[in-house]
Amino acid sequence: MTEKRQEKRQELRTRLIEAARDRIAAGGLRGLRARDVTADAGCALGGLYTAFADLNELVIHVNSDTLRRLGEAVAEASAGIEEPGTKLKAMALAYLAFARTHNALWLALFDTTMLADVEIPQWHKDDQAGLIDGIARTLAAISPDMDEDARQRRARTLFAAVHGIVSISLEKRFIGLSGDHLEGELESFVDLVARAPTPLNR
Amino acid sequence: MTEKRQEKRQELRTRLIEAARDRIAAGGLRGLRARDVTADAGCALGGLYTAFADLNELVIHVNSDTLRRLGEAVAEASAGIEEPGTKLKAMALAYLAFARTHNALWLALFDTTMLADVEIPQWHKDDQAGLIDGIARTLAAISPDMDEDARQRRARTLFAAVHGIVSISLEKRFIGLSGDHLEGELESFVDLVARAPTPLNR
DNA sequence: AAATGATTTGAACAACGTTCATTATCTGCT
DNA sequence: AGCAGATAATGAACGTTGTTCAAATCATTT
Repeated sequence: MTEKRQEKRQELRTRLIEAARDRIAAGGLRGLRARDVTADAGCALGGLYTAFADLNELVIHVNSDTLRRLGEAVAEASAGIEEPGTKLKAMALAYLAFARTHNALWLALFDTTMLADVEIPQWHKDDQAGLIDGIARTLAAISPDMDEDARQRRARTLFAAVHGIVSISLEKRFIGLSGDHLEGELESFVDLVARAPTPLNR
Repeated sequence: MTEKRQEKRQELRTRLIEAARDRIAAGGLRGLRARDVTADAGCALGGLYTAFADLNELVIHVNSDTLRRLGEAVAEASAGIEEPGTKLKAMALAYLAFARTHNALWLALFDTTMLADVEIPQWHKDDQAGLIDGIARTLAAISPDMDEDARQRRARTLFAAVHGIVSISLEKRFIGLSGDHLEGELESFVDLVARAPTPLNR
């Protein structure tokens, strides 16, 4: 029975990921301490390094979990909406809502400092691709004649732009749109980009 | 003569800021060490804490310097261009170029982890406002009948969206637009938003 | 039950930001 | 110029951090 070994190991990993997630959610990525996480997960300090190579690797797993939840939230909020423009707006608003509700976890997704030199595994990039594909598929309903490459580019542009608006606005250190008009601005902005002709310019 | 004191103090401050800037540019905000900075600036470790309250406060000063340089780069690249649309595109491309050339310093501007709990001083926010005002003034040439509030909002939306596109694309950890199409996509995107009717929606 | 191999443990380590008693320096007054 | 009082610079020391690794513990097989 080498199964019990694997089970125990996987159990520890998920316990650590959950503990890290809760700690990040409560105190930000900055406040994440190896000693706190291991205490919460009920293992010794060194146990973290038997389950993961690094604190960074643990954070990447938390981020992947967050990305999955974010994808689900966006998908749920826009499920059952046929009109593509309305659907895209619902997706953008769901993105904003998630960033607000799970702010620390969402911030950790884009933190550059802590994960600077780490190579991001492929399965995490796949999770990201899922988000973009959802946008691309909805765009296809608006402009069926757009070729696949252009659609992918447009989807990425739209995602990045929405992310920028949400990102700068929620950041207290930087001057962005005020909270009151944010939803409205976001909606009309998505409308504008989604309905833009193909190709965008000229 | 209490001047000599003030001079020496200010000299040390600028030496520390320059040293910190070079260190961040070379090794990222993550690689910034109090001992390295003070060694480069030619003072003792404790000297940093006579000139600044914190390493964070030093970073804020570096960031303000970076923001000023960024503003200058954008202003220079778009100076003398009368046609507002072309001007805005030039500004966006200059923003992208700056983010590429001074990547680590630009990243430090938006780093959330290191400066999480620090209150950002007003003079730094003023530097930020300058950037937005430049965009708002150019927008005024495109839509003279837009009222001031709407123009400010549009300027912030445009800045944030461009920032998002640049940000996500330059981040290797996240899937963004590929480097080849980036300039082109950015140009047509700015065109689209800048020429959008007032108000954006409906 | 004993032996063997894998895993968990937590004390120890190096590196970090920050502090503070000590030392050095400058300023204003005689 | 010389001295006293304030002011600033110094770097050893402190508390915390992520990470390591010899020792202890546990699981599996003989």
